[in-house]
Amino acid sequence: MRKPCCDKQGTNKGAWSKQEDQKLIDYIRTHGEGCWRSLPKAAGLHRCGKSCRLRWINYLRPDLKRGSFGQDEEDLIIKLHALLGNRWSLIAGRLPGRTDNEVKNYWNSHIKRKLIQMGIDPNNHRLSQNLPLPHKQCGSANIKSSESMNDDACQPLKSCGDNDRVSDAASCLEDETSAGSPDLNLELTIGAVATPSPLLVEETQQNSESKMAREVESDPVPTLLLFR
DNA sequence: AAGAGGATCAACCGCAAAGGA
DNA sequence: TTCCTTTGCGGTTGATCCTCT
Repeated sequence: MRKPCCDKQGTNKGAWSKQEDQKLIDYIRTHGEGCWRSLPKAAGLHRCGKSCRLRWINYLRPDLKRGSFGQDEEDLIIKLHALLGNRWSLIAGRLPGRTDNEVKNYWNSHIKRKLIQMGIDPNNHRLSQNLPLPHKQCGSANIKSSESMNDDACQPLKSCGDNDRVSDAASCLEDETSAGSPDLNLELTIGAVATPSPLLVEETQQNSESKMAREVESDPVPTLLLFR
């Protein structure tokens, strides 16, 4: 029953002008991030706080990398997506200078299509039955039925239960690998982590999610076997 | 050269979590 | 404990750009 935050009269929508960008940059440089609700008024912007936050995070932040994704970044996204599903903010958190929106767009426009062309279901990272198999080595066993291509199967490892919990997804992965159905070699083994990057130290929830993310990033070989 | 269709990306919307009163 | 406000996230949309015919 909550009102939309942006339904106020006189609130701008759509593309940002250079003046608006500059106002937002100037304000955040002076006052720092935070309190997005009151920021627009304080900065003299006719935008809702939500819009300001999004603009800053996705476009104006000085530490953004921008430009096209590298092969190592792409591989990392695929690995992390296999682990985390569509949790773009978590995935983006492992890619310095990248935003969740950027990662999400790149996944939907590039990686997804690439995987499909390779005969891999991008939703669950399994080989698709109704697509040509790219390599014999991948088609060993346990190709899911055509049901897996339904829209319902829109999360990785969904059949294992609550897909909104990373730990569950992780346990699913363990279950699957231990069950001996390595459709896709993601090199996601559970093992001792040598030296996790400071970047990866989560302030909260030291659960399997961050544990496995460290695993992924500490992987000395950035490329999936799949893409070798 | 121009139009159609596809691809890309910035931005919006709705929901849920987090945190404070 | 409950309610309310704020923030953050993921899905989706729409405008613009690009490529093909």
